[in-house]
Parts: sequence; C-alpha cells; structure tokens
Amino acid sequence: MAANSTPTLEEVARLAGVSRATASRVFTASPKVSPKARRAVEKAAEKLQYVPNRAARTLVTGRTDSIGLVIPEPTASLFGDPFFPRLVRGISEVLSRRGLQLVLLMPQSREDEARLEGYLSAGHVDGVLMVSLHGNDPLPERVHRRGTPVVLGGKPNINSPVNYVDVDNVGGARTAVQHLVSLGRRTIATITGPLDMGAGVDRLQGYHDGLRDAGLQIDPTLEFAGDFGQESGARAMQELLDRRPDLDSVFCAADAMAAGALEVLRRRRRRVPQDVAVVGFDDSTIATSTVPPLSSVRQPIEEMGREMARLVLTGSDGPALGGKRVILATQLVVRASSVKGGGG
Amino acid sequence: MAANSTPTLEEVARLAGVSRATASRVFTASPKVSPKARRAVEKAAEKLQYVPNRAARTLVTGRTDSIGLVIPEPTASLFGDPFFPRLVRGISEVLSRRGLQLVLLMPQSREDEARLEGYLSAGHVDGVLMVSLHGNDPLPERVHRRGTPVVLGGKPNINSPVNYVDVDNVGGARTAVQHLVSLGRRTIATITGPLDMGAGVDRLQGYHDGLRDAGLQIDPTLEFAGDFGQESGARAMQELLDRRPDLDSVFCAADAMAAGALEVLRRRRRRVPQDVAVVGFDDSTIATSTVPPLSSVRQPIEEMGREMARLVLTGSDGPALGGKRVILATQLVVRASSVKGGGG
DNA sequence: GCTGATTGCGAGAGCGCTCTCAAATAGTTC
DNA sequence: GAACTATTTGAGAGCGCTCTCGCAATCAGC
Repeated sequence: MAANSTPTLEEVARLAGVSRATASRVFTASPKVSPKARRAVEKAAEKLQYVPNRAARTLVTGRTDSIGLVIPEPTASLFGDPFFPRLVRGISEVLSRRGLQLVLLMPQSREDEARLEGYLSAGHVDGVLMVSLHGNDPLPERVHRRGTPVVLGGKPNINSPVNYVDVDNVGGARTAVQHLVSLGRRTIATITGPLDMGAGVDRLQGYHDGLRDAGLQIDPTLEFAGDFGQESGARAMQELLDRRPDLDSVFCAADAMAAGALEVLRRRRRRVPQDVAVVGFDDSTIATSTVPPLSSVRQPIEEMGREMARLVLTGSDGPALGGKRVILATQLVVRASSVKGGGG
Repeated sequence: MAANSTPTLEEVARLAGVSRATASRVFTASPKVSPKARRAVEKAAEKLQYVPNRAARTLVTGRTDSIGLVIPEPTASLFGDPFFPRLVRGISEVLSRRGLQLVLLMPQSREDEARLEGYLSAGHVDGVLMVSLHGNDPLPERVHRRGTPVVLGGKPNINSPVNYVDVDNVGGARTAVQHLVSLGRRTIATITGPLDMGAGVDRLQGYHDGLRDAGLQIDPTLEFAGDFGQESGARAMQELLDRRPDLDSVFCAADAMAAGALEVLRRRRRRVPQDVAVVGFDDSTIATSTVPPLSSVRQPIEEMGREMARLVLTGSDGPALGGKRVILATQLVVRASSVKGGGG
C-alpha cells in the first residue's frame, strides 16, 4: 500500500538475504549462482516488482541494448504504405532474437536533426540504421565518426565510408523496361524519382540501361522528374503527354507516381495498357488497388531490414569496418497495367 | 591523433580550467555562471567534441528527456498510409518545443511486448503514448501502475484509469449515415471495424445512432465485420450483396475497406454512387485514389498527436492524474462515391 | 584428515554526471 | 576601510548498477 518508488537492486538483495553482487549476477545471466540463491533473488524481485534501472546499467556497461532506426519525416510520408512496417519487421526479427530493443526516430525538421545527432552521440543506442536520406545528409558520417556503428538503407549518393544495404534499383528498372520492350513498346517514357536520392538516380540508370539493351535512343523529352509522390506523378504524366503524345508506355519510379499517372491517362482517354502500358516500382499496396492493377517491381524490404540489422550488429561487436555493402535482387510482378488481362 | 574515447565532463573541466561542477552548470543551462567561465567551457567542449553522457545524467536526474510512442505492428500495417506520419508530426511538434526526443517502439510479437514492458519500466522514457491497441491489452495499465505517465490514442475498450485522446468516431459515423439518408438512401449497410477495438465499436455505434435519427430500423443483415483491411472490405461487400441485393448504400468504417468494397461493386456491375453510395472513414490517401473518389470522414490526426503529447507532459510534471480524456471532432468530406459529380 | 582445485559469494571501486553546501570572490553601503 | 550582501565557484556525496578480486566454502584425491 505504501507508495515506495522503484525498488533498487540493493533492496532486492537485502530481501533475498544475499549481497548486491549476487543479485546482480542473477539479472545479468552471468556465471555460477547457486540455485538456492537464484531462487531467493527471483522471488524477491518478483515480490518487489523489480526492474533493473537501465541508465545505471548502461553507465557501467557502456551498452544500451537498443538500436536506433532513423527515418526522416518526408520519407515516412512518401512510403506511407507498407514499406515502413515491412522494413521494421525485418529489422525486428533479427534484433528480437538477440534481445535488443529497436527504437525509431523521426526527425521532422533541421532542428530535430540537430537534437537527434546529440541523442545518437550521447550513447543512447548501440548502433544506428538510417533509411533513404536526401542529398548528402552529413548525419550518418558524423555519427559514424563518433564511433557508433551506422548502416544505411539505400545507397548514399555521395561516396561514403558508411556501410549500406540496398535493393537492386538499377536491375529492377532495367527489367521493367525490358518487359515493356518485349511487349513491343518502343516509345517508353519515364517518371523518375528525385535525383538527389540514390534510388531516384539508380532507377533512371536502369531505365537507360534497359533502353540501351534494346537498341533504343535515350531521349530527354521522354523523361520527367517526380518526387515519388502521387501528385508529382500526375503532373509529370500531363507534361509527358503534352510533349510526346506518341508515347506508348511509361516506367514510373514509384507506385504512387504511377497511380497519379493512371489518373491522368484516364482523364485523357488513353486506354491502359492498350494505348499506354504502365509499370511502377515498389509493388506497394497501391499497385493492387489501382485500375487497372499495376505491374510493378517488387523489393525484398524485409530482407533489407534483416540485412541492415545483421550488419549493424557485426559493426557493434568488432570495430566498425568501413564501406561494407549488400545489394538485394528485385523482381518484376506483371499485372494488367502492362499486359491485358495480365497478373492478379 | 590519439584514439581517446568519448571525452568526459571531467576532461572538459580540466581543459577549461574550472571545476567539474561549473562545467556541468554550463550544460544544464543552470544558474549563474560567469561569462568568462562559460566561454572557456564552451570552447573546451567544442575542441573535445564533448557530448554529455545521457546514461549518467539520467541516473542522477531520473529524467530521460524522451517520450516513447508504442505502435503495435498490425496497427502500423493497417494505417499504412499517412495516419502514422501525421500522428508523429503532431506529437513531435509539441515535444520538439520542449527539447524532448520522441522514440517509436513497434513490438512485433508477444515476446517483443514483454521486452517492451521491461524497457518502459526500466525508466527509458519519461512518458508513454500508445495508439490503437487491440482488445484489452494490459500493457498501458501495467506501465501506468509503475508510475510512468501513459496516454492512449483511441479509447481503450475496457474501462481504464489511463488517460486517452480520441477522435469523435461516434459523431463521425453518425454524420456519414445522416449524409446517406439526406441523399435519399434507406437501405444502408455497414462494414464495421474489428469489434475488439474502440474505433470499431464506436463507429458502429455512430451508424446505429444515424439510423435511429432517421427513424430507420437497425438490421443485423446489413452489418458485417471487417478488420480495417482492404481484403476484408471486399469479402464483407460480397457477403452483404449476397444477403441484401437491395442495399442502396454502405458505410465503411475505414477507407481501405471501402476500397475493397468498391472493387466488388464494380465486379458486380453496381454503379457508384447511382446504385450504391459508399462512404469511408479516415479520409486517407486511398480516398482520393479510388474510382470514384471516396466520400470519407476526416480525422484531425495531427491535433490528436499534439493533444496526446500535451497530456503526457502534464502527467510527467505533476503526479499522473487518472482518467483524463479528450475527444476531437471529425468532419465529413463529400466526394463522388456518394454524390454524383460531388467533391474533388 | 590434509592438500589443492573448484565453485559461490561479498566487499568495494567506480561508470559520468548533477546538485547541495559551504567557501571564495566581487560588489555595496556607511 | 569595515561590515555586509550578492554572486560564483569547488569539494564531495551519491544516483543504481556491474565487475574485479580475494576469501570462504565445498569437493576430490590419496
């Protein structure tokens, strides 16, 4: 009934009739404690509802047993959809097994990012994962230099000593274009992502590669940049149709943009896929809810998460080995936006 | 050049030629330090790249200056869409101003939840926000009882002493039904959310209220439960059409379910809105990308986030006052799924 | 029943910081 | 310039925990 505040190890030890050291050993799963002493401590802890104070433990061990995942606000909004939970699922799978806690951090502003750097540097986490940063964000390098293991999700667009895991954006985009070519399309436009992001650049690269494979010309009038968002896809489609009424297909670097494009195509009375075939990227939930359903490039998001987690853990054991990178394969999913009656 | 590890306050103080206490005062923005001493400390800190060790500070102050936001995995997937970033934006807005760090926690499994309870109880955060838990999850109460301020987003479906903020689900659903009634619809079906969630129950309640307002009968054959997901909406719509081919409208407790319903209506050759009017809930991005665009009930998500943050902060100042609650108004957005040519 | 391992335990130092308290310094007033 | 008051400063305790060390207890071997 008494409102005593959180119990300490000291109190548990006293109640159990052992020393603080012995009680500590029970909670650190550390060597040899007699079954009798162990039971006594466990019982006392149970009775007092004892939970070890994390700050105290961290102070002495230097470990926090948690890993941070940094997702800048704009990213979170764009990938609204399953990207985010799927990534977390993959990461968690690996961390859970090791008893580590995942904490997500979403800076909303420059100001937040500054605080975040302090947070990460202050030893709040044992390692940091970051996804799809814009431009050449200095954060990963800064944190890396301070000795915290860092793993990026998505290739940084500057050369950087930081480890990263990425999906094969180039290959995926190339496959998408090859698919359109195999369908007999020859005037293939693209709505690119932001070109200050690795994914944006790489998907455009893959588009170019695909054209080259087929002996087609790269034509700037067939390219228009979006920002991965639906609105931008609609705007881009309008512009492209105005410029090139003869286009017979479009590769969109994101499903959301493809959804925007489909809307415009419908308004302009172009039949999909007969007049214009459309392929997206991400294979998000949007892909199955558009009319017609969207052919899209699927990414192994969970696997990316798992790989990121694995990488950050090897970093936090040994010294951070610089510049490790892992690239994961993508896969084309064909639906009715490119092949009449195609796919699910 | 020497690889000395993270500098301590001691070292900064020595370099600045002051005592540890004075140096500490500089970083805690605490009382009177002479400009001269302050400058010396700041210079030393800059030179050593000093960042205060958070664990040590927490150990003595008992504060962590961070607030946890718990989002169970299934929730994160369902609200794929902007819900999540918008909520975070609202919360961050308030926390940022106070210099607090928001950390997100996404338990993926029962096991994770157990660890999470430990994490929260171990004093890792000064307060906890939780959204849309299923059933009567014991976590909030447990954490609350341990003395950590807790605020729920969404009404818990059991009576609980825990503070919460919710949107007016009853009122929103009621308005949606009134809208359908005003359109002359009389056979109004509903696809409900999961009835072990507050939002599910309340929206059904609002549906009933709306019918009652209009003097219409509550008819169980017009109700079918979904899980807020698109698939479940499709299944529910099929079932409802089989049972009641005469229905002239349907209120869906989530946009994703409405999207599933629209798909089925299209397959069954029912024109929307002429034959069947559809209204969703959430006013998510899905609402504008369906064909036709979806009338939907908009929720003030950011405001909910802000309110949650404010509430948890008052809790962490004074003693946690039990059972404070805040309900925020919703708003109907009319589009073409209920009114021909209607809305955006 | 004595010696030498082996195992279980407690004493105590100390992680890096904040904060109280009293000493030192600077500033006023008559 | 003495007597005070206001302002800065430093010494030191201690937050709750882990972990090294050395001692006590147990056990095996002969």
